[in-house]
Amino acid sequence: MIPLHRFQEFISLSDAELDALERARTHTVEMSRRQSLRRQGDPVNEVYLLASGWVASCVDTSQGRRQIVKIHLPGDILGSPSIALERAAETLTALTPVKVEVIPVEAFARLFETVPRLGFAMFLNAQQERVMLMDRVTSLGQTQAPQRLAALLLHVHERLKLAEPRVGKSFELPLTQEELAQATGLTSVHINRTFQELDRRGVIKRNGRRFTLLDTRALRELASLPTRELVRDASRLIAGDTEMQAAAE
Amino acid sequence: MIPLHRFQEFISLSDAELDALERARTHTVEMSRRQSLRRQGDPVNEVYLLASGWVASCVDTSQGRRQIVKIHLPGDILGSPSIALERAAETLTALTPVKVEVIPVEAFARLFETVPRLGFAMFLNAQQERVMLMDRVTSLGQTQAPQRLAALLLHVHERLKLAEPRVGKSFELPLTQEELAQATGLTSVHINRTFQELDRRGVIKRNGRRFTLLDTRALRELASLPTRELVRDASRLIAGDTEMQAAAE
DNA sequence: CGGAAATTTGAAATCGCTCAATGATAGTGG
DNA sequence: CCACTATCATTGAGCGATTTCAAATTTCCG
Repeated sequence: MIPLHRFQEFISLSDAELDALERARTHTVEMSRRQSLRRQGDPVNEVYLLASGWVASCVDTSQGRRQIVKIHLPGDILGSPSIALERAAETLTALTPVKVEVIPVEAFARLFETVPRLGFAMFLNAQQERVMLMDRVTSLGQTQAPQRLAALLLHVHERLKLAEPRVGKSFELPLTQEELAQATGLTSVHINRTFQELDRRGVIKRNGRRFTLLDTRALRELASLPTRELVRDASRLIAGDTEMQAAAE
Repeated sequence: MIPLHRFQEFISLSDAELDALERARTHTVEMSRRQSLRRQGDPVNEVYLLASGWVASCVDTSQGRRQIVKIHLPGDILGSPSIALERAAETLTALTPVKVEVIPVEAFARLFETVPRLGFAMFLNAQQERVMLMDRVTSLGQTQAPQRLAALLLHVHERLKLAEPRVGKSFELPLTQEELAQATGLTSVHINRTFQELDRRGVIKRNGRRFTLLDTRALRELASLPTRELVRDASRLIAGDTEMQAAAE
């Protein structure tokens, strides 16, 4: 029921290890679009596991502008960047109706001691998130509107395919143009014009918020970011299955 | 000799735990400015601990543009974002002459099992890096040149003070304006003009590559990013000292 | 069906870029 | 120690991408 695939992208975990994660969760929360799970500046007592729906991590500036730093899909851990902060770094806002599993930070931290391999899996996960952020920084810093939009569409599509391999070239993107603007560092007006340009170039087709990637190759070239290939199996990095007690020492 | 303060920002580690980290390292490498420790696309066999000097993490686009995604100071772990990738995500280039400790990824990964508290410390470290990247994304996406430059100066100054508390309002920034441009997503020409504007406004003073932050408050307000307060002590999150064996179970 | 939210369009203003040239600085070898 | 060279910083002018502001249309939802 709870999507746990994100933890096993690199190393496969035993049922006992996955169980420990499920036991750390205390309850489930449901929210509708636009509601915030937690606001920037709030105390950090929990992290969250996104069970269903989409969530945005947002950073607000003192000028009243908002940056969407990450679009979360089911299976993502939410809120963990703030775990070492006194007050939450990001606001977590639902982009669609969502279901979220709540995990107290203490229980979360304990997993590192009781289930070290899960800890390592979460470490790898965090590093992967860093790479995505690095690519985001590069996209914002070094490329123009069409490139940024291409990169965002490809990125979301890529991640959707990971969770549901049968997703084709077409998918629903439940963000307004205003939200896409907040994610790409552009204005909604310019997002709109850039979509029309991508339409005209024939690389995408739009129908409301449903997008069809007509020419993925061209999009990838346009985005001009390197493609990242995840290690298929990081087991070589860490001792097998559940016998880590033996390996320790 | 090796700066280990970055690992103890949140939880204090025993000598045994810190020792384990030192034992993971195989050798030391020295490089001069402009040399690369590792290129984007290289196989990922090692991570690095920066012993002295400054290093830039760079992401190159297929258009031949380069984004500096992180400016590393002594004590930083270098290259860890790529640990879950087949090929390195970033190029690591020396900004000054540097000394680097080399740690094979296998030895690094093993630390999570043999020294879980150190693993947790590195996890917290990774989350902290994510927050910095999120702020970077926000800076690039939502603010203009003077703000971005202010944010960068404050950020570097802040981190310098962590390592050496006796650093005053003045510090050396060993980056060319071209490199600052690559870090802020601007051009070197515009960096130059923006520095002059900040000079004129009286918030900074420049002398070659030495910068004096004349009005930190104004700079902070200009940067318009939230200030992040680290937890003083994350020990509440994880079992005390070295007796994690007892706590596990 | 009606109203709010979202998308689309137009025109003018602005920020930052490009290109190109000039000055300054630092390192190097004679 | 100086001339030489390369790199870096600075300046000017014109151009282009994106923003801003404002209004018109369309879509969504109750």
